[in-house]
Amino acid sequence: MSDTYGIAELAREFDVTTRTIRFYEDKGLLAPLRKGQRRVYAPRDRVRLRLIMRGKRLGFSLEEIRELIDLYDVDPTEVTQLRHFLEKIREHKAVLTRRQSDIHETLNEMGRIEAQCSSLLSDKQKQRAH
Amino acid sequence: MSDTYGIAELAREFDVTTRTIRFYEDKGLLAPLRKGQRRVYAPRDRVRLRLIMRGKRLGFSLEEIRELIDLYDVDPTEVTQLRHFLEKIREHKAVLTRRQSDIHETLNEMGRIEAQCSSLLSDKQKQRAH
DNA sequence: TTTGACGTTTACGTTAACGTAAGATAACCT
DNA sequence: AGGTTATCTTACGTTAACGTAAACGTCAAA
Repeated sequence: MSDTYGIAELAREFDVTTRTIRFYEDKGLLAPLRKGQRRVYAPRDRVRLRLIMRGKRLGFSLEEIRELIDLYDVDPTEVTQLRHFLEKIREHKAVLTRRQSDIHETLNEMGRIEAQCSSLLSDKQKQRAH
Repeated sequence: MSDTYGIAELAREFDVTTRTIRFYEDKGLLAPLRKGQRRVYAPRDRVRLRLIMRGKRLGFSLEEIRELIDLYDVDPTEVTQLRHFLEKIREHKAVLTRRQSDIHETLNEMGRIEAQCSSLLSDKQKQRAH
């Protein structure tokens, strides 16, 4: 009932190895509780792992991902932190926006090429019909 | 007038080192002509380099980028190649579409956090006004 | 003619992100 | 008690994507 997960359980869910999960902890991306020697993961850790995976799909390095994740845990009383934080977030937003237009361009080109190619293919098939 | 570039010229334009450009050649991503021993880059090579950089921003590996670039040079007479090619393109499109929604999600979250954070900051500043 | 500015090959070094293996511990099953 | 299974720590290995350095070639300007 305590709503926790073992390391293998998380590994299965996110399709990574336990080594990977421990590695992320080593790099400061996760900090599960311990029950004796064993790691015990709370829902919060699971959310973090989900964010890590998304960050990886976006092509960020683990270091960058750590930065991103830490943005979710900023102390809202420290003004200096808040400023720094806003700056960071704007940087990341800029990168992502850039990446977004890269994707648009690429998808457009691919669409064109795909159309061109499949029309070529159907031509060939009409020829074979004779 | 021959519309060609030296390696350093390209390196400056794309903000990479010459080592990097030679490395890409080594990996089969570029194949410039030679004038004696010297590499001579044509506009086509420049386009390829641009595609490489975009691929990198999208978080693809050089191997994947090579696959992507090769899609632009497929022989339109080989039916088997065309099929294989269509498959590849659809794979890549799927990945990019996935990535696109990842970016959307992330940008949304960041927008929320940013708003929240900057309203906090302006509160603080009103307080200091007293 | 020598001195740069630019280019070449060859090869060892480095960092990130894990893989893999060894050996110890601890809980659970039979 | 003995065996299986899951977990732990420690540590060396591996791959991608370059960095860095040595040692050499070449061509035009001073």
